[in-house]
Amino acid sequence: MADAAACCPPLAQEPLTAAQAQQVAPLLKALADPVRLRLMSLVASHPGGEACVCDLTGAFDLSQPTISHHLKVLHDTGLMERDKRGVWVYYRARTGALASLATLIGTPAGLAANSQSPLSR
Amino acid sequence: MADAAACCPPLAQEPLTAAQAQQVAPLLKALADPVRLRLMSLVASHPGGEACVCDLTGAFDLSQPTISHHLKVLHDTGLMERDKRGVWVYYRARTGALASLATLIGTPAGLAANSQSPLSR
DNA sequence: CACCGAGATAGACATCTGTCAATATAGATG
DNA sequence: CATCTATATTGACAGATGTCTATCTCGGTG
Repeated sequence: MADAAACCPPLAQEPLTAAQAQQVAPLLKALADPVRLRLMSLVASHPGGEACVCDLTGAFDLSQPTISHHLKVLHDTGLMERDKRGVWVYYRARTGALASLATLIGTPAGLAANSQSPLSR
Repeated sequence: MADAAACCPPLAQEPLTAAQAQQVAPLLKALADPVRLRLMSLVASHPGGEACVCDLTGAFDLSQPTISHHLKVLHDTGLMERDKRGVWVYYRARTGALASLATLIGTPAGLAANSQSPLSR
């Protein structure tokens, strides 16, 4: 299951079941931290859509293990892909997962009523 | 500040500043709980876009104070409006805030590059 | 005014989370 | 092989979070 948020209709369309909510909440929880939000943004907005860890640690006033921990959370929840090249590790934002999440949260009521986000698979 | 997420460009467009991330993260944190996600969905999908607390408590296997607590979190973060009518209290989803959040998280890279979600004000 | 019922608040408690220092792992290089 | 450098893992700890029980507030009603 690469894209957990793709399984649910938009919030405002019909009530989420308990099971659906339990599936989606971890994705939101992963984003719901200032450091991880910035990491996600740094990676997603980076040229090529990916960034080396070495480019990320400098942007924060935090220890290297802490950054590594946050990246792990984003990776484990399926919001980022990981790619080791030699000594360096590159992370890439899974834009499909982000798009699904966005659709779930805030489909502008009418738009994309049932289009399952082409990027999600 | 009714709509905290309206202040930031989409994640993938340019890196969030630390201040922006600290402003948006609480909104995501408010949604990042299975119970609150379902509450949001129940209210947002309810006919009229609002629901009485009395309609919500029954959907969960949780105590009334716990539901009240979660609704308070959603209200305090600006994701829901509150309206007391006689003995009953009605909550309404702030769809503008949800739409802004959605735009921030997952604008499909190109779409709505700078349109600040007409619902957000 | 006395009482009832809807919802909020307060306080307690177990669990989860973010952070760090210390250490491990694994490519690259002499 | 010895060593260096980039990341990950481990273990510890303070603070945040979700839940409950008990209690409070405030409309409505007899």
